[in-house]
Amino acid sequence: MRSYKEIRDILQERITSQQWQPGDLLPSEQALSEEFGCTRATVNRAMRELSDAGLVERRRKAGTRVVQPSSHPATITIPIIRQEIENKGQTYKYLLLERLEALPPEDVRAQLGLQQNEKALFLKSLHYGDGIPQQLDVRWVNLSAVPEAADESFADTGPNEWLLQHVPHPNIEHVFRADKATTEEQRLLQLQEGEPVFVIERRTWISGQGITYVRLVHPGSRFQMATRTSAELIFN
Amino acid sequence: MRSYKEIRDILQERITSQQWQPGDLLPSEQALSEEFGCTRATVNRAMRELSDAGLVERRRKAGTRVVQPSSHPATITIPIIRQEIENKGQTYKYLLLERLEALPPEDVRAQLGLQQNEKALFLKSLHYGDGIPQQLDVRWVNLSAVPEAADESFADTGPNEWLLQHVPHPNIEHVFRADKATTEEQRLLQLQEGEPVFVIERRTWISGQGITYVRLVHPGSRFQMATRTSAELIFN
DNA sequence: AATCACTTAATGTCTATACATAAAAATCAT
DNA sequence: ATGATTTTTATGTATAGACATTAAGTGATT
Repeated sequence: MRSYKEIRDILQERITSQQWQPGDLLPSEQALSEEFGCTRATVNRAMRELSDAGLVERRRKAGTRVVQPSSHPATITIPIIRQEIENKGQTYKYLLLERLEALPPEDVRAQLGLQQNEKALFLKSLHYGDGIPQQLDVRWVNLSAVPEAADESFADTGPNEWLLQHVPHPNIEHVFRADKATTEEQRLLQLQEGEPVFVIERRTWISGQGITYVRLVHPGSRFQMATRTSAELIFN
Repeated sequence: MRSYKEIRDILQERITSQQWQPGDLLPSEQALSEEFGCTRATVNRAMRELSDAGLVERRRKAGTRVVQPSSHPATITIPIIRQEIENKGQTYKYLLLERLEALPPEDVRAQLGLQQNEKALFLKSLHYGDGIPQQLDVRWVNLSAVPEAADESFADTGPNEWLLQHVPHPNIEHVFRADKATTEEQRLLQLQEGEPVFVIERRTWISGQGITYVRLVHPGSRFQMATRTSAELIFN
């Protein structure tokens, strides 16, 4: 008598060992429940997890097939810069450069869903690790969505951390890009002429209402993002 | 009588609407099963999915709590360049630049787990969209892990696509970086002096044995990667 | 050959119930 | 008080059985 985890791992092993190849049909839940001496519900759970993990595809009546691996889905965790810096054992320093309420440029206005002539909060800040600038945070915050932000100085707490604690971010969109540093970025991040920067743009919103639009700029020479997917580690 | 999906969505709504805030304890499965008029198994499934999605944390006896959002986990799909180009409606062209068996540099040798003096397959190729170079693919392939690769010319099929179809890749590691283009990359990708490039490094292996080590180089001006996480769309 | 309706097989979901397991909370002995 | 032990409780997993849903397959009909 086997648990759903054992069954799931056995099936996974048969797939990664190519005993069952991409496109192959797996035995039905019925058949497997007989093989493993358990009920169909147990096999169902095992196969559902394999399906969640993207190893197989299931369709009623058609059965369960090994997926043809095509792309490389990966989960990345966009770091919170303070944690990132402290994890490296460096001293973290935060500096607010600018804080003002102003009319955002047209594209930002559209993304935040603001009225014509509606002001938003503009914040520019720098994050240092061991005294070296690691991230420039340039952002617009929708004050209709987060009115409390108007009373916050952001002198001590970075806007990212503050917002995470004060507003739910159900919807997030990220764009990653390699850019050439602008003159201002070059100066603030203490970069050489023409050095590349790794840019993360983030847009968050809740039920159609934009919360924030950020541009996180990192020196290309001091930043990288990584992912790791191990089939052996998909499940705990 | 409600389905587990309805229950899951109701609970999710209570979380994102902040009716239940981060750190709050949810009612027990028992209590919820009474509220919704179903069995505990149904509530269990609903809450398990919320937990899988990272909205709540569950611990035996301690109960289920709303997670304190801290980082920004996101799932990205590293595109297969041909699909990416064809999706944009551009004409795809593939060009093999180099193919030879040689001794890899020390760091690659270590990553692939090769013997001293063991040769590996070196491939350099370019991918075009509408005649403009979009990706430079420089890679080492472990011939012990993929002996069939020795007989493949790679004249027509890109190494990425070929490998995906011929070898399982249970373990994948990616690194994303913004770099300054080398002289060769500048020439091959038809870049301006000092233009930034978006680099993806990928390492794949199976049961300790390295399969391939790739460096995918993209013109910063013609490439970006994006993610989108919508709480409303976590479940289908 | 294309289209329709019917059958059927596989997954999807639910109920009712039971026992397992982890860990918080309470109790007891020192 | 403090440490060890027991109790309790919420989640974790499993069973047996039922009905729902989807879509592949089949065969009859145009």
